Amino acid sequence: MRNSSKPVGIEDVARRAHVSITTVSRVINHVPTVHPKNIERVEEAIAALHYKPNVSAQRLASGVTKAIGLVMPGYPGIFYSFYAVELMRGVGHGCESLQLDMVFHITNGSNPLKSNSVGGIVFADVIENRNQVDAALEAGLPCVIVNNHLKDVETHYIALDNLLGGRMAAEYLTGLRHRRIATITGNVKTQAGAERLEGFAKYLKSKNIPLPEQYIYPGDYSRQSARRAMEQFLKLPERPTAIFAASDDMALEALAVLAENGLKAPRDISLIGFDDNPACLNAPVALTTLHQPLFRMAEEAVRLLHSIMQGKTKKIVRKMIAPSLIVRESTAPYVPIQNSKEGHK
Amino acid sequence: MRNSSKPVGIEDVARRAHVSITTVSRVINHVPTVHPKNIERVEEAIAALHYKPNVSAQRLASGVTKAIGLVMPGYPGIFYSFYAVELMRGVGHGCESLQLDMVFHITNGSNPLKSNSVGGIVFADVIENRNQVDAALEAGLPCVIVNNHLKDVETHYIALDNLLGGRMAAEYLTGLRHRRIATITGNVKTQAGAERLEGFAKYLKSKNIPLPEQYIYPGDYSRQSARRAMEQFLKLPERPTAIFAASDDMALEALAVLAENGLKAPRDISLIGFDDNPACLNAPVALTTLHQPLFRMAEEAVRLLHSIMQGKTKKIVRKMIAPSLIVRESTAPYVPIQNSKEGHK
DNA sequence: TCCAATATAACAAACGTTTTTCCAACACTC
DNA sequence: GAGTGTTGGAAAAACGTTTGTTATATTGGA
Repeated sequence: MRNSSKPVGIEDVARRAHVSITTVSRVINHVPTVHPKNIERVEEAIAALHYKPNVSAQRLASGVTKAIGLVMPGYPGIFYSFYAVELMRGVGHGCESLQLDMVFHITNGSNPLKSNSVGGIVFADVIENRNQVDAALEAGLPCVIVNNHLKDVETHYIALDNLLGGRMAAEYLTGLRHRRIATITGNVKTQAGAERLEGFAKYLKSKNIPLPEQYIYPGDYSRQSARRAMEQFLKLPERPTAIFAASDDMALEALAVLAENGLKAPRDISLIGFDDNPACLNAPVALTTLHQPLFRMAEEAVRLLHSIMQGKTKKIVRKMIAPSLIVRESTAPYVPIQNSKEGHK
Repeated sequence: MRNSSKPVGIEDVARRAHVSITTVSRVINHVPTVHPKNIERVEEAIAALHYKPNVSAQRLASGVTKAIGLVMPGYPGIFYSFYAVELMRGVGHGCESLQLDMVFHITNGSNPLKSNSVGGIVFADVIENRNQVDAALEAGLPCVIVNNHLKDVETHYIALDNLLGGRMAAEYLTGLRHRRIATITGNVKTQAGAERLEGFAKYLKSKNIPLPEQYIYPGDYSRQSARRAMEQFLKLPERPTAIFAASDDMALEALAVLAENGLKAPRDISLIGFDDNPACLNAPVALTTLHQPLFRMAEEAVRLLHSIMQGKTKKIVRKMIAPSLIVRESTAPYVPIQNSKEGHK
């Protein structure tokens, strides 16, 4: 079945199409100055011979590499979460539409930078692999960071506007006339966690809505921390009427604690999450949340990188993406207490 | 900071080390016939000049491609599950240790095969992208399939022995003296689902333990199907004393249904899952299950592929990997009914 | 001292493209 | 009909390595 001899090369195509090698190359690279008749001939020959250009030769001759790297933190890290998956899918999709190869690299700690087989790198969720970013920049490789931004590194990024997200949560809940709003923060040592809290708190302050100390529970994205937070909130003499959890995962646990105490969202307490984690779709109460468009962000990162690689983008691009509010069932307008247990519908 | 001129090449290294280009190449490729002194010199020069070989040129000249492809089914598919993640991590780790680049490709349906930029392909969870496998084989690319096997395709695979897995579940439960054992099957249209059931049923039959129709609930890996299964089982006059769920996810739902009915595993019913899904680690009752060593399987697939690419492996390798039994809390020996509610400890 | 044998190293020819340079052919214009 | 553009194609020079072949030291034995 398989012809054991040499693979077909550009020369074979040229011979069969009765044109020169140059012309074949031009057809492949869509150079406009080729006679239509010749284009047709060449394409026929390519199809007939099952010709595939040798990528290495193309790269070597042209100096252009049609591949990008994607580096992600490995386990233990964000890798197990839906973040990773969405980001990967987005990058994959972007590469697909741009006809780029995607070489994938999982960071195990402080691994050396990969060889020069890519024309640029997308870094997803940079945390402590910033030395890798530095190395890549040093090597002259274009880099785009997605879903995170390093304050002190001079490079492009596409990041979620967590500050705005926190603010949106606060805005939405106050718009529902809630005035006693508590929050279970994410790990405030992470930028995302800190910013979500900051945006949230600042908005309340600007509206003169008090945010007492005991309404801020310093969580860490873990279920356990959400549980402790809820237990604290429920013990309070002035129970909050709404809660902003900095992740859907924590919101889910909050929902569970509520249920264990015979309470229900949104009847007793409104609850808003963050992330729009698909794993939370089958929660007992559908979660109102702030959606992170990770897929689109990743895709855009690839587009940006490609444009940089082509020299089309010169200036540093730093883009903040707004989360979007997804209103589902876990939030409702504040209803003043009626002395009875009866809830409004 | 950056020197704008040409990147350093092998020639620059040779000049600085006062040796020929050939010698430098030999040092890079660890050819043994180089004088130690020269090795040292060359390495010094490489380090001093920050020389990185041009991968494209290496590939072109040597004809060897130090990169493999990983193709995975895209969404909607297995991509969101831990399967994908474990498999990817395994492949990533294998590539790392073998110094291979890994170019990643998410299949969106019937996409054409990627260019010839890889020396071989690992297919993860092949379902209906078998035309891609065929295309790759046709193109002369070595292929290894992991976590699945296509009966009618002549290629290598590393697959989980689901038949054995089902059998192990049955063996373990009967070893605990259970005699009324039910199963919630996976989707029996998938090979895995069918085989898990088959192995399970065959073992019981061989031991003359009855497996009545109503003890086999045809699930589909979904939570809902597990719920329906449990509702059916609990209504039975002769309730099963043990249940084999073909996935941890379904087992988890079964646990929930049990709890809703005031029952508990393993006190009232023993429950064994399949997969060892890390997402189920924080279940209320730790799940006894059959572990799939996906990570190791993927790693091994890469090793195998590499060996094929080097011409070291000629014959077709088809390997079945045994799952391993992980005993946790959800199973216990069968205790004859005592007329009272008191359970044994 | 000379020769054979054995380590090392150098030369030069691939590897399969892209791309620059140059030339021919053709169509205009005056 | 000569001059001037314009268009399309051919020849050949890169691109940065690897590698088969040939040359040069170096060593040991006679």
